[in-house]
Amino acid sequence: MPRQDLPVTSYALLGLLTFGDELTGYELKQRADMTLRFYWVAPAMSQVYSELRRLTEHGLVARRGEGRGTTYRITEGGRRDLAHWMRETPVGFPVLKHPVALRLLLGHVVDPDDTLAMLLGHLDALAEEVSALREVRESLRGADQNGGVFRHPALVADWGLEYLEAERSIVAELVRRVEAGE
Amino acid sequence: MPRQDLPVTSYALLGLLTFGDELTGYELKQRADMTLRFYWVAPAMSQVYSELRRLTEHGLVARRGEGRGTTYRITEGGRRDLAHWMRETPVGFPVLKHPVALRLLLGHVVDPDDTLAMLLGHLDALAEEVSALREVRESLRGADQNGGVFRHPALVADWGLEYLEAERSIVAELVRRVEAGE
DNA sequence: TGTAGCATGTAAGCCGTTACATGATTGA
DNA sequence: TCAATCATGTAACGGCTTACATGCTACA
Repeated sequence: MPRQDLPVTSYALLGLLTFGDELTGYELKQRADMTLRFYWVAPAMSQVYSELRRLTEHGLVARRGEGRGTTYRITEGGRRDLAHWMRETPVGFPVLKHPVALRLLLGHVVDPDDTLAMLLGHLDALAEEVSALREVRESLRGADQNGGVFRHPALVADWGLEYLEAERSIVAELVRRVEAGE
Repeated sequence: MPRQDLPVTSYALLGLLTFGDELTGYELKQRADMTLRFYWVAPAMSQVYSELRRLTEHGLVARRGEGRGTTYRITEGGRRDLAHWMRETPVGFPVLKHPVALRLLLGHVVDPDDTLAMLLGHLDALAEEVSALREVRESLRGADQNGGVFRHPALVADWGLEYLEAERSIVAELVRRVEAGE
């Protein structure tokens, strides 16, 4: 039985504590920036701390120490609730907030050149994102074997890389179509 | 000079009023559900009304009528501010909230069968999303020529369809990898 | 010695959702 | 006549961000 219904981000952060170590709030934020941010959110520092407080109050997480250097680890109850949440609650469909697509939709409001410049800028941004994710993926090498702790993070990182490549290819094609339509 | 900095969703709704017609709040919500929802958000009914009120107060939208059947149209100032927003404000990178990827990341917490079932469920959900978007795309046929009003919406719909197909293909591959790893 | 990163929070406020309330119109 | 849909809001609240505050540690 789960104690409480928490927002997904709570479970996401809780989940980042299931990889065998215990972290400070600051380190947890770093881990979120390396993983969650690609397909969930990069919560603000202040939110990481407030979520940790809530998770602690609910007994899903235990704190060790006081003040600077305090670390947090997941409890047995936390592990149980997390597994329950993963198995029993509806998954929901992905939500995409895509400002480039939004502005392309409204392309008739500006010059075609503006739209084109925006799409090209997006291609640059995509390239940067790819190299950031590629670094993350590389950092998992060695622990991504079948039994390895980071097998699933590696699967997700591969997913992300393919996803970004698909986006790049689609946007490149859109550039051609917009150029052709001018 | 733009009057005010508004949230993106405001401009998104404002943008839906640039297609040559004037709409009631209810109709605007329907249009958002058919277009915005695939790559931005489907704002709640109540938000559509409150955004329309705000846009009216800022003079970006003009209301015609009172009470039931009140319609809204974009003003000249609204058109100007929207174009300014599109050209001058930073676009920002897409934000993806992907509960399936999140749960795959934490796959080591549950049975492989649970993960597999989740991925298969996602493939079903994707198929439904594709057919919904395909209908939208079809409804644009005829007005999607180069000069047509719905050329850009059609471009975005095509983007969405390719995007969903890429996702389907990636998830299908993940299913194979998860099966193989059991 | 000064700056960048490490580290931990509080407070205010906006965006957006859910729940609630109300009533007209249409069609089975 | 009943239900579904059309239609328009208000109120409460939660999630999350930004801004602000504070101080330590490492290193150039």
